[in-house]
Amino acid sequence: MKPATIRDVAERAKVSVASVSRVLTGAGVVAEPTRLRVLEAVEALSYVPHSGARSLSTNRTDTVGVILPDLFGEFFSELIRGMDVAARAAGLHLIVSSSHDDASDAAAAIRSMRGRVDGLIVLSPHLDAANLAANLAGRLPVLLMNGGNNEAGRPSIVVDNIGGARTAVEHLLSLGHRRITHIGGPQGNLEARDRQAGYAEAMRAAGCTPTVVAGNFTQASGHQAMRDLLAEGVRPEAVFAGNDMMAVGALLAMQEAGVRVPDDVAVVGFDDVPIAGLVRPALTTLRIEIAETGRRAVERLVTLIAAAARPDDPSADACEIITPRLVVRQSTVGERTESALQSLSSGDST
Amino acid sequence: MKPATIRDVAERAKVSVASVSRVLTGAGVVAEPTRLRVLEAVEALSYVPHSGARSLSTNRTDTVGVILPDLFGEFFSELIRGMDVAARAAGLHLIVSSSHDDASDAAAAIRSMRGRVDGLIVLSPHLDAANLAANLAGRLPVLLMNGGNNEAGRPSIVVDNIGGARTAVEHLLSLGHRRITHIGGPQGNLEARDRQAGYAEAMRAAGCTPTVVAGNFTQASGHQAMRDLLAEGVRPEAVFAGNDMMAVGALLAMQEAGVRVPDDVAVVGFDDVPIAGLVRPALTTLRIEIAETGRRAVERLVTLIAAAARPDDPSADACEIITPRLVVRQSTVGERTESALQSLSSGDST
DNA sequence: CTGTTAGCGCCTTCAC
DNA sequence: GTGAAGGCGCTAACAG
Repeated sequence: MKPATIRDVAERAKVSVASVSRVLTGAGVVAEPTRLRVLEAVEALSYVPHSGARSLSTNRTDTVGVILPDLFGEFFSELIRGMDVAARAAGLHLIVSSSHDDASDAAAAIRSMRGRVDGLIVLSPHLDAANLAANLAGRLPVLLMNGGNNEAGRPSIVVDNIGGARTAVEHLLSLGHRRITHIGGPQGNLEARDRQAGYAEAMRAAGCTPTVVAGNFTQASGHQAMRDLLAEGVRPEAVFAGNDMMAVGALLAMQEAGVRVPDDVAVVGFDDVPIAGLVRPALTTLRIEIAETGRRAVERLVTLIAAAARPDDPSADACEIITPRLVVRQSTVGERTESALQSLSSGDST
Repeated sequence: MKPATIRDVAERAKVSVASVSRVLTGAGVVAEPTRLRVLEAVEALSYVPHSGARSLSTNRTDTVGVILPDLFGEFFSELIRGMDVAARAAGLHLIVSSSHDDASDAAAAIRSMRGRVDGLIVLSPHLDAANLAANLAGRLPVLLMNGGNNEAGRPSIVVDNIGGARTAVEHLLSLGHRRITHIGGPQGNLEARDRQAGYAEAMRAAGCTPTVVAGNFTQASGHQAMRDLLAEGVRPEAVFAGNDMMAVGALLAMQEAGVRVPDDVAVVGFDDVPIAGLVRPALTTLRIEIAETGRRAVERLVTLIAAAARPDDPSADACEIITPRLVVRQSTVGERTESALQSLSSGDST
């Protein structure tokens, strides 16, 4: 009735549990006859090792945890997809924990991971969540992806949101636009804050006045923001949205209002989620290789875990910076030829 | 240096480990003074219980596993999102394991879950993967979502793909279309098979000849299929794609070829992934409340786990069937008023 | 090569 | 109310 244990297998094979363990883990040497007897018993009892128990002995879980603010939207889906690929490649399991709105919520999630994972990837683009995460984890290796740019010294991967936003604005300026409105992300979100900062900076540098309307990274909020804007009779020359989903929302709002993109208003997003290339007009945006970044995050974490195992800490505490790349599509340049787009988008984005 | 154990806490609080355990789990009664001493020690040592060790004792992991196939599009993202919500609500962790191309691959994943999870949700729309999953899991509660409609008797949730496909075809027929081409899903995929079967059945019932071209559920394959079709000079009156992503691909292919949707060709998808409503023309499709289905799956699994704990198996082995609902959008009816769409889409879909 | 024996960190009867 | 001791299933020395 109950699942077989290693002891059952040992009994049936007339060997000790140690030998069974040796056969199963591959560690140590076992004579061929006994090996076969063990395997036979395993088969007969359809025995499967209890990974929980093994973890307790080995002090390894072969599992990494991912703490996310929210599982909503294409961005996180893509990220997890990339992580999953890397985890699988490294023989690791992935345990995801999302919907952590505030820091204390995330804190609880981090605690509950103790004894369950070998390391943690923490995405919490909230102010102050960073130290919190790093402290709470105890001696657990943690890779931060909290969007704050002040995490140098901690193992982390951050996107250059300020630079990316600047690039977006410069692209629009280069097309001759001056009245560029920004649809901002949610309050207290570090990524949103930086993107807005980069936008404002670039605008002022060009002698333009920054204009920001509020959003919260959802498609609906972008839609709403744009509708409000148009209803007020405001008609910017261009819109730079804090992320792609809001840009898509804005796109639809303009479509409904009969505003043509990019002829009447140009639009730029941020992230390059899969949908960005599928809407029409296709969205000009700042590409983050999302899945690739997720993959990289797991790889980094694996390194951290390996380092933590040995005392000689080689300290891979680098803060890796991802530079978003401008991808020019129809929402800013209209119907150009494929090759024209190519040459534009392949230009250096700094 | 090393994380504190329950023993350390006991020592510091001058009590036995039993009392510490009682305080932390809430089980049993403890005198207030000792309780406070324990809590003080916990705080001082910043002790966090080791969930792995606890699992070994209690025989519960408070974690559920999800086995997914290779396709990681919007569909699965949405599904996981729903599962995550439900898991969180139930105080469970979620461990995802994806990219399982073939059955034997999935089998390995299932084995490795033993001792790690309390139950499993298995999505493997491969032929024969069902029994495999059910058997391999041992006494682990398993909820099947493998798309096969022959899983009655096992706890499962399946979509009525045949009925949904029939509805799609009938919708197109009702609009006067007769030459309806189907873009099929990947070989050996049960959902794809059933959708194609429903399509063929409905076509024949109407005296039309089924025409099927191959796809694999990706946007690119839909794009390719449609391009090939147009290149061959074939111009159906309507296209029913096996899922939304392929429908979107077809949409773009037609756009590129100057074919107007729905005036020249009407298009219907399947799933109603988030993007379906965001492309233009918006996609008519068969809605599966994806996230809701994920939520429901976890709920079902929780019930199964609870049932397995007690000997009196109330056998909730029902096979729950999800009926897709037709959502009419512009890709089949063009620019109608919102209210007109409403009344159309709210009609019974059988 | 193989068996014996401690633990891993925690929960949980059972006496006190 | 509290403590002592056994055990969850497995691995990892250490002896033979």
